[in-house]
Amino acid sequence: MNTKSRILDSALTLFSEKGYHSVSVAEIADAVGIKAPSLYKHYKSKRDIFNGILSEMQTRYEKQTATLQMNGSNAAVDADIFSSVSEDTLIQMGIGLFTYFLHDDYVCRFRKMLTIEQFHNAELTTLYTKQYTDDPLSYQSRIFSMLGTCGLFRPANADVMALHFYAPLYLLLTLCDREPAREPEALQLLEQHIRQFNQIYKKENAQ
Amino acid sequence: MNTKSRILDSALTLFSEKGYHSVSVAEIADAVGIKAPSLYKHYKSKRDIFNGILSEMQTRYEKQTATLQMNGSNAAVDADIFSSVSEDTLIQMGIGLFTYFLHDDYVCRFRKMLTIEQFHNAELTTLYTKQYTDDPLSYQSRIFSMLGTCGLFRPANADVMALHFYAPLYLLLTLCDREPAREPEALQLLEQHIRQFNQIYKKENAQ
DNA sequence: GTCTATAAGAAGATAGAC
DNA sequence: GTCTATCTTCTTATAGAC
Repeated sequence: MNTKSRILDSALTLFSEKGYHSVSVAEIADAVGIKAPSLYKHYKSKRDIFNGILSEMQTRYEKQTATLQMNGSNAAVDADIFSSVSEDTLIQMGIGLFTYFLHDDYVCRFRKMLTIEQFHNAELTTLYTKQYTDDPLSYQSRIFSMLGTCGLFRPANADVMALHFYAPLYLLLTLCDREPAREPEALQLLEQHIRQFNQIYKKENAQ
Repeated sequence: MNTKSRILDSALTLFSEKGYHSVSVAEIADAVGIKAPSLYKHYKSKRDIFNGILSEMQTRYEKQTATLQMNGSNAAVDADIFSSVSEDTLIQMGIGLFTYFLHDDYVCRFRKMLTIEQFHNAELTTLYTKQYTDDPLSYQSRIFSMLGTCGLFRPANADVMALHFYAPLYLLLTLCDREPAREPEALQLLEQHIRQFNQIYKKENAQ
């Protein structure tokens, strides 16, 4: 990895733990293994490093959702996928989303930074809401709406179902961001949650 | 309100929006209407102001939960209260908790500060988890456990029920902290959530 | 592209007058 | 208890040698 990327990476780590203002340029440089003034050959200011992180995250997120949305939004509603939605599939879907959010190094650090800076920076306010509220909810809502149409799930308000499915995942995610040691406990609760969710909403004859 | 309290109040407002490090002592003094050096007659350092906020919040929280827990933990399980749990009561309970968390000026600003500082300060990590994860979940779990024992609700894992009930409330709360303009939308979704929760878990004959 | 030296300013905190 | 003046340290950023 070149120096320019390493600066971005080290800065993100530091910003995500201590917040933008609590991190000095010297600290970033130190983490990279260079002196502070050298850093200005790659970025014209501290804010410029921050913007670099932001724009890289935007790119990554768009790429990631482009892949995800395909499964849920257009005509490619693969009947084979959804008709075979078993309890285990649903659990896998939830755990998969959860562990991706929690363990992807870049996603995780960026989420922490978003969390820390969300009230301070209007752009990050919007971004946080989009990435961790609106997008997951509308994605889940679309899925449950389809599953309802297919007759696999009881007819119910898909938005509320999405909230029921996603909100526990969100709460446990924020818990593990704070206290990583509690991940096993969170995973167990998550699995129980999805199992119970499935029992509640799934039509008996559909199982 | 005396100057010492006004300093605490102004500091909390600023810390909750920008974070501890992004706020200067001069800024706090300015908000109070005095000069920075005058502030040091009331607190010996910037950190001392922060600690003052923390200890006041601890006091308030303990007072608040002492009131709440009484309804849920001991022998004073008032059968009259719980036997009359209707859908409207449940909605009132959820909306009440939600609007208290969201509109109590001190609670709201302190939660924002917790949110911002949660990764930076070990004490606040613990405090956040306690106040917005463990305490509400165990409180709700105890209530649903009782309601199950009473035969009013279907037998189900009370911890998961608590998660189902509280997590959407938590997600919508963090949304409104970021974007207060979305409160009406959040309240509507919250009410739909509780209504559906009630339909799912409540025994038909108990209604 | 990295370094040392350094400027320019902001920040936390103190001294001492009133 | 509040002020002005000041100290010290930290921080962002630039200049210029190598």
